[in-house]
Amino acid sequence: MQEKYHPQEVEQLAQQSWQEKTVFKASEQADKPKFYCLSMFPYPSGKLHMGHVRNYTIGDVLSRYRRMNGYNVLQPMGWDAFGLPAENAAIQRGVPPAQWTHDNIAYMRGQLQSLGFGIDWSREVATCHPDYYRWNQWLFLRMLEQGIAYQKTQVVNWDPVDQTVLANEQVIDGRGWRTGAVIEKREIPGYYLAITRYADELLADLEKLPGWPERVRTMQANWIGKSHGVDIIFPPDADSGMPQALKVFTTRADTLMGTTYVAVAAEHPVALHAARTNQPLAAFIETCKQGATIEAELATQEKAGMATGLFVTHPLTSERLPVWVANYVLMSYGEGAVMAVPAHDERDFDFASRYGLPIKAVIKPRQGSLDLPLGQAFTDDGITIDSGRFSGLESMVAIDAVAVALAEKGLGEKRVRYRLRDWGISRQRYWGCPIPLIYCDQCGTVPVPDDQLPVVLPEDLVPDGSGNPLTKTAAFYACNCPRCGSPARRETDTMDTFVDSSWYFIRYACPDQHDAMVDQRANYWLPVDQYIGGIEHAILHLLYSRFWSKVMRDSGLVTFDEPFSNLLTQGMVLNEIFSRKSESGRIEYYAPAEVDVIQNEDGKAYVLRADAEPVEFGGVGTMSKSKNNGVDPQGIVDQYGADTARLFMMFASPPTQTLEWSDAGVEGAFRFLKRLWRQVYLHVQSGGVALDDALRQQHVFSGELKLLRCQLHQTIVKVTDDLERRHTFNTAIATVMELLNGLAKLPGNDLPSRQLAQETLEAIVLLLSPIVPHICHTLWRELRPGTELLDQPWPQADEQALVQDEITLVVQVNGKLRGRIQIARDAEPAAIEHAAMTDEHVHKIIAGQTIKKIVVVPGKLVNIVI
RNA sequence: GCCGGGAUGGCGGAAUUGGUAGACGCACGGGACUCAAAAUCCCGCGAUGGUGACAUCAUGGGGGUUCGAUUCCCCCUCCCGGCACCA
Repeated sequence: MQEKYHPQEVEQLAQQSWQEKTVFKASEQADKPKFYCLSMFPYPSGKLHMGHVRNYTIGDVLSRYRRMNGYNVLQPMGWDAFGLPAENAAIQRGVPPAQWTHDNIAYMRGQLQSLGFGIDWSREVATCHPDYYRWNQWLFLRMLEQGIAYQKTQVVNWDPVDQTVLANEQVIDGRGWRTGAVIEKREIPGYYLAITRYADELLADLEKLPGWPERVRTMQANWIGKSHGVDIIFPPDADSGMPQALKVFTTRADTLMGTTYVAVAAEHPVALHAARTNQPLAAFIETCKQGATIEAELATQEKAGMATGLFVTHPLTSERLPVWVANYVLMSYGEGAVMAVPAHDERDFDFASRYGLPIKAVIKPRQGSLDLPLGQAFTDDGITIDSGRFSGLESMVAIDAVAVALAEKGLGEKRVRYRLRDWGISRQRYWGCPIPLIYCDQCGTVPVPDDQLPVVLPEDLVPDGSGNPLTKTAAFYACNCPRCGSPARRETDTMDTFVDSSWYFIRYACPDQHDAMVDQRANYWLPVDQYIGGIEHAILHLLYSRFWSKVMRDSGLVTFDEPFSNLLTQGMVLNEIFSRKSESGRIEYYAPAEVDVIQNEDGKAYVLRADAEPVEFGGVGTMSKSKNNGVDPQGIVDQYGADTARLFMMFASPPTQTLEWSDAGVEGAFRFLKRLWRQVYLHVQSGGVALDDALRQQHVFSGELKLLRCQLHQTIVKVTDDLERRHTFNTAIATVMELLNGLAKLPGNDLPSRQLAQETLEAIVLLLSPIVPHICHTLWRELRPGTELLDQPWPQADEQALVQDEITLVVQVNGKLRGRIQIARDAEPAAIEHAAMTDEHVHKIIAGQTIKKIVVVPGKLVNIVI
């Protein structure tokens, strides 16, 4: 055995050994329980960043742990290979997105392999391969047949200069990121998937997911946003020229009598109708069309509106109510119109205050009364007031009473609505999966027949920033109608990349199946036993995947209801963000490693090292390609090895916690591995002890040895719990560090000591092996020549070693720590109290005081209250 | 704005079910080894007061429940994630 730890050598040998034995190639086996451990596949952005290392190390630790516990483990990997960054790279470098993507995949695959993850590479999937995306197309056509896929208009960001649709990310402060032009909202046709058909099941089945974090289930439930309310019809006031009734949805029908106006979205037909004869209103609606489509922006923009001059009548009182256009009303929720009750809704209150609209209070708190006039909206429920025959009712009762009254007049009914909207999947972009449709002048929209799938995306186009190059490529779009044979045009929109990522984990079960989307192997491996990925995917990706799986189930392709049984949401790895606005108005991002901090008269400032010019500090945020703040792990791997990189990442914090990047501590992780190596080296040099189970039981250790052996077996219990239940790898590592520290202090070199050292080192190597597999692979061969670590089971604690005769109890006086007592494990409460009171230090404090109460917590503490 | 989460020494974090606040590690200081440096090993390390034993304070801020609160409840501040075309 070498005296020094050389990670590169150790890692190369270990990886070679695993590869030769194809130990991570998974197959369906009936004799073992299966464990499908899935990490979210990466976007091939160029190189790995620390978030990837964190994600995939967690997955590998759990995979290797399960493997040692006798599971048939599948850990696959693939590439979320379609998307916007490839097009941006293409624009910048003039290289086709396909080439850039394939190069990145090759490089990143090498990086993943060098980190020693136990991945079954034979199942690798890339979503940009026709073998994969043909099944997106195939299932889309099935959804079209079932009416789950359908066409309607969608609102997009339109850059009037580049004449192109922009992603939300490409709109900065309401302007196009390349042109600086003010962005307009534009309505164009697109395809939708009716996820709302599954809203109830998606909500209800969250109950079937106890292995998901509570917060993710809460977020999904809130996103689906099931609410019980009342649809209310406000009949038109014909005299004002109002062309139609307005339907609104409200969860607060108890406030109906406080309605003082009705507000509609700028895109609402009534708004457009009024604008035809109202020039200022038309202009206002035009300004509403500017700015981004992002909900966050709509919700924070200053409230603005304009009266249409039209009126509706109150459905119960027949009072005339003005109809306003308001920018805070969303066309995408409900009917695009709301009844405004300024007294009891914050947004309505702000709006009414700004435009001098009446505020009428109709709810008071159950205790006390309202201070009128209201300084702010009273949004709680309570008791109705000033509401005619509905006055004096509990909110809940009032809602029912109002609903009944409306129903009698045919002007309303109870209704359940969802916040969830159908999933728009059309993208006016090149680097994505083509939507398999053909437009024919004679036959209309014609699905591409199954035997003509896949519609293959040409891989040699280079986008130039002015829209989707497919629309300019006749070789792609020109075709003949499959029905009538006349010349026709192919759909040039591609699918949202969330489609690609909604079922890749099912394809891993059978990536070599060329005749079907999936086969029976999917029902062997799925559902995923452990899914690991960033918390940023808590809603969209996970909800779309759940929906897509249910559609596949209902199409008879798979048998499971939910795709992911257990979910571990990794915290984000954050890093500083630095940027600078170029002369053209484009924002350039700079890597934090290229930025220096300087002190000037205003305090801290940041400059780019290359040109010493200032850059703007944009706070901290997720490591990403677009913010150019990712940290490549390669530097650490090259200098210290993969095991140090893995150990450091796992030791830095619990996996679910957000982590601000710092490499302080990498050195410490490396130092620990060197100490471990040295301890094994010294032990083996002094003559290792072959330890069989019989020998292990023979020695009755005493004194220090007994304590250390107790610590050893406590460590096994704790590490097992930390890995399996708690997923707190940082505390598992800390506990093993303590054990190694304890072992290092063991002075003797007699046989019992050497035996205990052997037992301890073997256990440490096994316990750490999921986290730092390479060094453990080598150390195991030294400790147990002729055997392989990967054949070893997970260590089991010896119950007898855990038993201690005496325990330490803490003694508090009035909740403050005042002493400690050593006492027999099974001492009676009276004996414990006596020992506590007679403790020298405690006695001094309680002498002469009246004792009010003594609290004894068995095994933990005694609290004397004086 | 709405939904979800977070805040503990100089730093990352620990305290698992309301029971010893600061495990483990980093940084730092001191010492040993060395011609010297690196590496390694040993010791110290929340703040204040005290020679010391020890005492008091301290888990983002304010209040509450409890024998006892980092942990539970209420209010507030700041930070992070998501908000449907970044992935």
